[in-house]
Amino acid sequence: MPREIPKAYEPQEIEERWAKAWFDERLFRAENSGCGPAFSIALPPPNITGSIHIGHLLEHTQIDMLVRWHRMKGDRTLWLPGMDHAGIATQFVVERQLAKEKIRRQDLGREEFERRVWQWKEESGGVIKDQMIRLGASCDWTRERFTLEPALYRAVLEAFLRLYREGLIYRGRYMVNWCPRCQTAISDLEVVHHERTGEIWNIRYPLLGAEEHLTVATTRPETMLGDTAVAVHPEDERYQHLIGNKVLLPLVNREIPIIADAYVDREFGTGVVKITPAHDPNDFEVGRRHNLPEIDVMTPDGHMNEAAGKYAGVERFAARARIVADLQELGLLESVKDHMHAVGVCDRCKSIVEPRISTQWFCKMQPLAEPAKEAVRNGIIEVVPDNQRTILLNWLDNIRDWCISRQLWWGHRIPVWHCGDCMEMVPALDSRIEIVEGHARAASVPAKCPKCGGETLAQDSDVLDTWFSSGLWPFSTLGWPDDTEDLRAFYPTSLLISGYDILFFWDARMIMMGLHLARGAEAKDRVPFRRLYLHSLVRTAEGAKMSKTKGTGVDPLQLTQQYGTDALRYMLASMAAPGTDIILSEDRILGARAFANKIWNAARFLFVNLEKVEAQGLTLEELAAPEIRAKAPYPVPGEGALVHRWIFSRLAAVTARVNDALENFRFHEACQTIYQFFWGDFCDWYIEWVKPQLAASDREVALAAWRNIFAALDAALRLLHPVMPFLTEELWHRLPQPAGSRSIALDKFPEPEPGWADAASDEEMATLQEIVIAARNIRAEMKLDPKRKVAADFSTGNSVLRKLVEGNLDPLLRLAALSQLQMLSGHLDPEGTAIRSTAQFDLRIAYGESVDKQAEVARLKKEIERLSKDIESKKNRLADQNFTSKAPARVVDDLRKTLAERQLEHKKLEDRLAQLGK
RNA sequence: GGGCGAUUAGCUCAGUGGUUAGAGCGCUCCCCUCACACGGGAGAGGUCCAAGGUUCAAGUCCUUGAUCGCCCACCA
Repeated sequence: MPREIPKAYEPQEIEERWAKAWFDERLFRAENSGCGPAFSIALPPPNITGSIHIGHLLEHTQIDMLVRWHRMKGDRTLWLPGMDHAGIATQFVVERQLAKEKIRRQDLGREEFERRVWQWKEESGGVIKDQMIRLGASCDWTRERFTLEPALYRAVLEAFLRLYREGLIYRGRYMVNWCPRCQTAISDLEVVHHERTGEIWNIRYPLLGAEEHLTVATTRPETMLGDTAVAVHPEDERYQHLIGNKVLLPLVNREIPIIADAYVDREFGTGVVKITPAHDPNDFEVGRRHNLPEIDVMTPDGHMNEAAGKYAGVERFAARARIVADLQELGLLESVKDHMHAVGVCDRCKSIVEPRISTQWFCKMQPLAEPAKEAVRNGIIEVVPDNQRTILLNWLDNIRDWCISRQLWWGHRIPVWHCGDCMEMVPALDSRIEIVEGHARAASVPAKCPKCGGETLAQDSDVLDTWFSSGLWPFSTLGWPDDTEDLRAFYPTSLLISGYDILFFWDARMIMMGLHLARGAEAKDRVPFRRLYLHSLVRTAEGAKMSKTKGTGVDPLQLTQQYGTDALRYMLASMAAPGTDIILSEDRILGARAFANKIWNAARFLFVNLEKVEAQGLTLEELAAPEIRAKAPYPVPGEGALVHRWIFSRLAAVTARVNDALENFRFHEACQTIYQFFWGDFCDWYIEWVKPQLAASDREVALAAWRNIFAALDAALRLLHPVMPFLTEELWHRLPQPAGSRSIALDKFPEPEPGWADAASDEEMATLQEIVIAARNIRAEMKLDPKRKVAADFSTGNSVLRKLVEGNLDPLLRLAALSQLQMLSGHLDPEGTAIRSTAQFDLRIAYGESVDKQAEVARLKKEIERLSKDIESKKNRLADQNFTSKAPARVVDDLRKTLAERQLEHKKLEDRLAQLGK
C-alpha cells in the first residue's frame, strides 16, 4: 500500500494508467446472458474524420455517468461504441489530401480511390477512439462497430432491399438540393438557411405582339435563362386577359406562355412570377402541373451550360452580374432593391445550394413516420426534456420524402443494377455479402435482366446518405438481421443520449427504421430505445455552437492536461441542467479541479494519520477491510457517537437523492448533492469533529471512529465514481478490497441503508453547528485574535438542548475556539459582550473594551428590521381566514411555529439593543 | 412566417406552488492551526425582465409585451 501521497492531486499519471488498464483488461465487457436487468446504450457514432471536441465530452460524460451508475447497481450494462464512415466528410478529407499531390479522385478511378480512403481510415481515422479511452469512457470496446464494416453493410442491404420491395424506396427525377461544391445531392436537413440581405431585381418581360411588358421579380436573375413560363394568380383581375398569351423571354428570346396558378401571391411585387421549373422547387411543382419544359441551365459544378447560350461556361454568380448588366443595357431592368431572404447553404461546405432537377433515390417517409409518432405520443419512447417531444412530433407531422442517394464514392453503394438494354432496375437478390480485399460488397448480384434478359447490368453508381446506415445503428450493431444473443439481450436499447441538434437527422430516423425493420410483434419491442434524452449543447459566450473552424472550439484533451479529466467531467456534468445550453467557464473548471483536490486531500489526511495509529498496533485491515466497512456505522463509546450517526444519516439522504437525480437526467443535481456532502458534511464537519477520536488513546474509541470514517469515505468514493472515475479508482485501490476485485467500477453503488436515516441526529447536529457558527461569528465580528481561545456563556431554557451541549462540549469548544462554555439559564447581561441568539439559545462572548458598540448596534438594528418585516407578513397571513381555512394544516402549523420563534428572536434583539443603548 | 428556450447576486448558473430565494467564482475582513492556500473561518451582495391574471399562497402556473439566443420554413 503506497503511503507516499502527493500534497496536491496530480491527475496525469493516474488517469493514463487507469485508462490503459481499463481498456487492456476489457473491464467493461458486457455479458449478454445471465440474470438481472440489462442496461444498454449505443454511442452516437462519431465521424472517423473527427477528433474529440467539448461537445463529445459532454455527451460522453453524461452517458458514462449513467452507464457506470447502472453497472454499479448490478445491471448487465452495455455501452456499445463505434464510428461512422461519414460519407461526404471523409471523402473530402481524402480528396484534399490527394489534391496536395495534384491528383483528382477521377484520375484514380472509383476502386483505387476507395482503397485510398480505407488506407486513410486505417492510418488516421478514428483518433477519437484513443481519445475516448483516455477520457475514461467505459465502453465495451470488444463490441466496437463501424458503419462501413461488412456486418453493417449487410444490415444496410437488408434494410434497403426490404424498403425497396415494399415500395418505400423509389427512384425518380425530382427537384433536389444540389451542392455544386460537393457535386452531390443533399437532403433537406443538410441545407442550412441563412438570412441575408441580397437584392431583388424587377425585370421586364415584353408581351408578344404588344408594346407592353410584364414585370417579374427575382432574386436570382441567372435562372431566368431557364424560364419556361410566367405565372399569375388565376383570379387576378389585372392579368386575366393575358392568361394564355405569351411573353418573349429577354436575352434568350424564347416565347414562353403566361399561365395561371394559385401558387402566385397577388400581393407580392407585381403579382407576376417567372417560372423556372429546373431551378426552383416551387416552380418545379408549377411546371409539372402545367407540363412545362424543364430547362436546366447549369452544370453540376455551378456554371452555366450550353442551354444558357452565350453565358455558357460562366460561373453562376458571375453570370448573374453579366445578365443584370445586359438587361440594364436593353432597358429591361426596371429596378433593384435590397431584399432580406434566406439563402440555403450546404451544411458541410457552406456553398450556396442550387435547387436542381436530378434523378435520385428517395425514401417515402409518411408511412414510416406514422408509427414513430404513435410510439412517441404513447410514451413507448419517453422523450426528455418534454418540449423536445413536441418538436419531434411536429417534424414528423410535416415530414417530406428523404433523398437518400449521394453522388459520392465513399459509402454504402446502392444495391440496384441497371439493365443496359432496357434500363430496367434490378435489385440485389438478397442481402448476402462477400468480402473482397477485406471489404464487403453485395454477393447476390443479378446475372441478367429479368425483363429483357439482357446481360449488361451495371450497378447504380450512387451511395447512400450516411444517415441511412446510422439510422440502423442500434440494431445493426447488435447483429441484425440475424437473431443474435446480443439483440435478444440488449434490444431495444434502454436509452439514447444525443444532442438535440441531430434529433431529426438521426434520432427520428432511428425510431422510424427501428419500428419498421426490427423484429417484434409489438412496437415496444421494436423501438430502438425506450428513453431518449436530448442533452444540451456547449456554446460560446455569444451563443454560437462551438466550432473548430471558427476558432471557438476548445480542445478537451488540452483542458484535460491542464485540469484533469475528472475535473472537466465534473464541470460539464455540474452544468448540465436539462434543457439549457452550456457556456463554458474557466471558473467552473477551476472549481471542479479544487473539488478533485479536496477529495484527494481528505483521503490523504486519513492515510497520513493512519501511520500514527498503526504505530499503536491498529492495522488498515482491521479498520477498513471490506467486511469491516460493511458493518458500519460502529457505535463509538462515550460521548462522541452523535456525529457518526449523523454522517451515515447524511449518506443515506445523499444516496437517495443522487439516485433520483441520475434516474431523471439531473446530472447537475447529482453533482451538487455529492459536492455538498463531501466538502460540507464530510470534510468541514465530520473530519474536523472526529480528529481527536481518531487520535484517541482509548482504543475502542479510535477503532470505531476509524472504521466509520473509512466506511464513509469508501461510500463517498463509490457515489463519486460515475462522475470522477479516475480519482475514485485510484483512492479505492488504496483501501483494502476483496481478493480479486479489479475496479471500483465493478463495485456496488451505495444503497441507502434503512438503519442509517436518523432524523434526531440530523436535528441535533444542525443545532450544534448553529452554536459553533454563532461563536465563530462573534469572534470574527468582534475581531478577536483567532489564536486566542475565549470563554463563552451559553444559556437555554431547554433541558434537552442543555444536555446535548454538555454531551458534545469538546468538539464545540474546539471548533468554536472557546476555552470554556459556561452553562447558564435565563437572561444574559449584554454589557461588554456580544450575544448571538436563536429562539432556542443565547451565546455570549465577552470582548475587550477596545471594540466600539457601534458595529454591534448597527447589526442589531438591521437584524431587527428584517425580522419585523418578516413577522409582520406572517401575522397577516395567519390572520387571513382564507389562508387558515384553505391551506394544508401542515403549512399553517409550520407558519405558526416559525412565527413564534421569530417573535422570540425579535424580542431578544430588542432587549439587547435597549441595554446597549443605555 | 412558425416553433422553442432564456431573462434570478458583480460573473456563470441552480431553484419539482408553501418558512427568511440558493451554489460556485468574484468581492470584503481574518487566518500559511500539523489533509488540503486548488485551503480554513466570518461576511456583504437579489423590487427573481415588465404589466396583468389564476391561487389561501407565484421566482415557479396562465396571458400580453420587451430583450437576447436557438431551431424550423419552397413566397418570387
